[in-house]
Amino acid sequence: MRIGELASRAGVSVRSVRYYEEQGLLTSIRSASGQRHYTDHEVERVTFIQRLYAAGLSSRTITELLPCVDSPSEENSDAALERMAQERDRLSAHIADLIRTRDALDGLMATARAHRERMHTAMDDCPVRSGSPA
Amino acid sequence: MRIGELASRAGVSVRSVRYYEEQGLLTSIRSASGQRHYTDHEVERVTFIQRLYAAGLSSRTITELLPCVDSPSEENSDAALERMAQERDRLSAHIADLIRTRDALDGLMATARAHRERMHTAMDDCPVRSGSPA
DNA sequence: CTAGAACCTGACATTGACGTCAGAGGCAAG
DNA sequence: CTTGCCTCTGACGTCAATGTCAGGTTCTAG
Repeated sequence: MRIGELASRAGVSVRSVRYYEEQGLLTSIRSASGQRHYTDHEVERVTFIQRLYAAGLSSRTITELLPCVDSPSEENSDAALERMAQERDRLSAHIADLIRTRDALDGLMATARAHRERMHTAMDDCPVRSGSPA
Repeated sequence: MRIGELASRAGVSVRSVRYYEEQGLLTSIRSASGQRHYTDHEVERVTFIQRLYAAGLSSRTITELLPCVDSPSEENSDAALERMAQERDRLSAHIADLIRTRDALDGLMATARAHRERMHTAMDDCPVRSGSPA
């Protein structure tokens, strides 16, 4: 398939696909006229790249890890493995942080709802409201 | 306290604190000479702002939610509550996505480790390695 | 063959949360 | 008073992933 189809299948822009290639995250087979061609396999790869981006990894980091995905028996797998463990830990910490934030949001929402309840049941015990009826 | 102390206590840069004020996320009391002064309460607020930033909320979204934190009985709490629920859902989805990514990383690491095991126990069944001893 | 869609390279624009610098003023200690 | 640190405003720089535009080539349907 050509770049347009790959992009739409993976749910990214054509520009992004070219960018991934520029960053060394993706390779393409060029036709005689210079157009990029891809196989179905590349769709997975692009979505996986997107996944890693969403996880906060940079292009450089992804570049370091993808060779390990391509051929897991490479000699660099040791370093890559360490790198992956490191990113995994960072990701875990980030997830924990987000969960704490979500809990904080839940707390705020509970407070807001409680206030709203009080407004409905006893409007007059709210000093802000009771002072300005008009 | 002045801006430097607030920044260091909250673990952010002085620049960031000024930026938050510029975005309407934070207010300060100005001395006669124009210097910003804060109370201990602002430290919490800045750290909470940081938390929301880390959760992927934009300044604009935070601006919409913070009034609800300041005075939960405001009339805008209804809209804010809806907004918070919306952001909470987005956050939950993001967390789920990150967990899937972490699982994918775990899978990759397991594969890499398995390959390494095989390399250690039966070096000669790896065609790449066996072809270039020197 | 020809119109239009899809592709190419290359380069500049954008966005958001800051970094950083310049130039000027404020403030406590010696 | 002055030395040194903190603060002020304002403005430009950064970074990373993408958008977007220009000018040209290639493919495909009619």
